[in-house]
Amino acid sequence: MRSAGIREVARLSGVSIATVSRVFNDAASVRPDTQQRVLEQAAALGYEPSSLGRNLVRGRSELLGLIVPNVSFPLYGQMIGGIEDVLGHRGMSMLLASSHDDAVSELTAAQKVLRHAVDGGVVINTQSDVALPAPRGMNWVHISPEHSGLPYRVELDNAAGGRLAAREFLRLGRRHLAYIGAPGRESSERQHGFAGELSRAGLDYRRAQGDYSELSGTQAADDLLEKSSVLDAVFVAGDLMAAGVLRALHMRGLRVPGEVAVIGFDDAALASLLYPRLTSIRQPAYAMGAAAAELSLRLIGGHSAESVVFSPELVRRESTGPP
Amino acid sequence: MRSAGIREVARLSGVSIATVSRVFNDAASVRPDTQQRVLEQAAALGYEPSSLGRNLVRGRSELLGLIVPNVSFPLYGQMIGGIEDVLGHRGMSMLLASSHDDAVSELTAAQKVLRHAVDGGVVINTQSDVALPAPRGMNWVHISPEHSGLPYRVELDNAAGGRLAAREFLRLGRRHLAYIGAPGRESSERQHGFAGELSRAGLDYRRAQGDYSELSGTQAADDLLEKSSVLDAVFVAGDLMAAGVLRALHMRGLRVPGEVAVIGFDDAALASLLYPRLTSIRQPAYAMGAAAAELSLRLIGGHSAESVVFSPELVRRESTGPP
DNA sequence: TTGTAAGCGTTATCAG
DNA sequence: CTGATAACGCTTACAA
Repeated sequence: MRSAGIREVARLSGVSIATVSRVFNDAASVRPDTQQRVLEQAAALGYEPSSLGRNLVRGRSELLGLIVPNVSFPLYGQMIGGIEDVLGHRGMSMLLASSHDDAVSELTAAQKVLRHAVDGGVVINTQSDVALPAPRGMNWVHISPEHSGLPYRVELDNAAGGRLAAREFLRLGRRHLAYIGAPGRESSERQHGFAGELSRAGLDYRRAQGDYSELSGTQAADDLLEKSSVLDAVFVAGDLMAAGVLRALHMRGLRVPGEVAVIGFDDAALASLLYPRLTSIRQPAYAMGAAAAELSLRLIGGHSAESVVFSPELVRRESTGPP
Repeated sequence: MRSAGIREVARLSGVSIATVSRVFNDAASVRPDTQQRVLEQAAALGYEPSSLGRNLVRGRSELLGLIVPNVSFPLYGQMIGGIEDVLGHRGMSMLLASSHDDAVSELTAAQKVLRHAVDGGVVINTQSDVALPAPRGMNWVHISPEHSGLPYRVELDNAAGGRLAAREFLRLGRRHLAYIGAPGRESSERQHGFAGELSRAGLDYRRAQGDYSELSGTQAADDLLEKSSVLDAVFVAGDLMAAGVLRALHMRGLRVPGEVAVIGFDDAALASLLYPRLTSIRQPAYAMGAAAAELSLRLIGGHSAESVVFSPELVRRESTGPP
C-alpha cells in the first residue's frame, strides 16, 4: 500500500494536482485559502512530495556521492563530517560507498553511486590513476594527494608539513634526525619538505621505511636504532606508525622526549592518547571535507571552481621538548 | 545536456525501449544477438539505466537510510562497514546522516533520509525515546542498548561483558576490584553483570563514575586511588576512559598489570595501541552492523524478522596478567 | 522474442 | 490564480 500521492490530495481538496505542486514549491503564486486547504489535506493524509518523482522531472537527485577508502578510519570520518555539515545546510544528502583501498572496488563504488544519478561526488584518496566515470555535467572532487590531471582537488601541503617538523626539531636543538616514511606520494612529499629544511641548516638525516602500520613503525625504528646509535629526533609519516615508534623507543628504555623526540603526522585522535602524548602535524580533515563539499556544490550549481590547498599545522604535545 | 537514455540506445540498436529494458533486467527473455547489439550500443553510449526512473515505477529506491551519532567514532565506522558489505551484495546503497548525539538532529536526519524514499533504515544509538517517523511499510532497525518498545533491535549483551571481566579478574587472583562507569543504560548493564559475578564469589567492589572521556577516566582512577590504597583491578566501561585510567596509574608509578590490572570495553582500534596494550571486552561492531542490515533487508522484503543479541568476547592483551 | 502503450509521482509550460 | 497536459526515464502487462 503506497502512501498518499499528489492526486489524492488534489482530489480531496478540490484543486488540480498542479496547484498542490505549487503549494509545495513556489507557494507565493497560490491564494492563501486554497493553500491552506491543500496543506490541511496534505497533513491529514500524511502527504509529502516524493523526491523520486520530483527528481525525475528535474533531472537532479539532491544527492552527493561519496567514496571513501574505509569508513572506520577516523581521519576520513572527520572529512565526512565536514562534508555532511556543508551539505546539510543546502538540503542535500550523502550517498556513501567504500573503495576498500582498491581501484576495482573504487570503480564499482562509483558506478553504484552514479546509478542513483548523484548531482556531484567526492572521492577521498582515489586509488585509480584514470578519472572515474562521470556523466556529462557531473564532476568528481578529489580529496587526495595531487594526482596528474584531476581538475578539482582538495589537498594538503605535505611538504609544508615536513618543513614544520624539521624546524621544530632544529628549534629544540636536535641534530641527529631520521625520517620514517611509507610508500606513496604523500610520504615522499613530506620527506621532501623535511629534507629541504634540514639541508638549509646543513644537516643530513637517516631514513627508514614502513607501511603506515604500527608494527612497521616499531620495525623501522628498531632498524634505525641498530645502525645509528646517535639519534635524537624522529619524524614519522603517520600517527599509527609513530605509535609503533614510541613503543620501540620504550622497549629500549629510551626516554621521550628526553633522549629522542618524535613527531607524527595527521594528528589523529589517537595522537593525544598515546604515552607520551604525540606531537603531530595536523591535517585539517574536517575543513578539507567541508571545502570539498563547497567545491562540489559550486560545480553542481554550474559555477567555476578552483582546487584548494590546505596548510598543515604543528600541534605540540609531550613527545617533543628540550633534550 | 543529459546523458544517453534508454530511447537513444533503443533507436541506435534498432529495437524498442522495452527490449532495452529487458536486456538490463531479465536478460533471459531476449535473443542473444539482439541482446549483444543492445549491450554494445549501451556500452558505446555509456548508458546505464537510471535508478530514478526504475525506482519510480517500482516504488522502491534501493536506498537504506543510516543515522549515526558521529561518523568519526571508529566503532560506528566498523558498524557502517558491516552494513555496507551486506547491502553491496544486494545492490543497495546507503544514505548517511548524523544525529550528532542529539534527539533533535536525529529527527532532522531521519526526515532528510525519508525524503529520499529509502526502503529501510538503520539508526545507531538512537537519542530519542519516541519512535522515529516512518511511512507505511518502512521500518527502522536500531543498533542500540535496549529501548522500550522498539521492535527491531540489534544489541550487545552488556551484562555478559561485565561477567567476562569479573571472571577474568577472579581467575587472575585479583581481589580488590573497582568499576568505572558512565551515565546511561549500557554502563549500568555492564556494571550489573560485573557485580553479579563478583557477589557470587563473595566479593565487593568500589565504584567511580566518568563520562567515557579520557580525562574522566584519569579523574575517576585518581579518586579511587586516593580513597582505597588497595586496588589491584579496574574494569572500565569504555576504552577511551581506560586510556585515561592507564595514564593515572602510570603517573602514580603503579605497574600494569603487575600491581593493577585493567580491562576496557569495546575493543576499539585504540585498545591495542595503548601502552600497555589494553585487554578489552570486544563488541563485534562489524557483525552487528551486518546483522542490522540483514534485518532491514528482511523487513524490506516483507519477511518477518527478529531482534538479535550479540555476545561480547574477552580479548586478552598486556593490561591483564598475573599480579 | 519483440513491440505498443499505460503508467509511476512529480514539475513546468501554456492557456485561461 | 488555476487547470490541462506534456514531459522525465523507466518497467511491465498485453498483444503480436
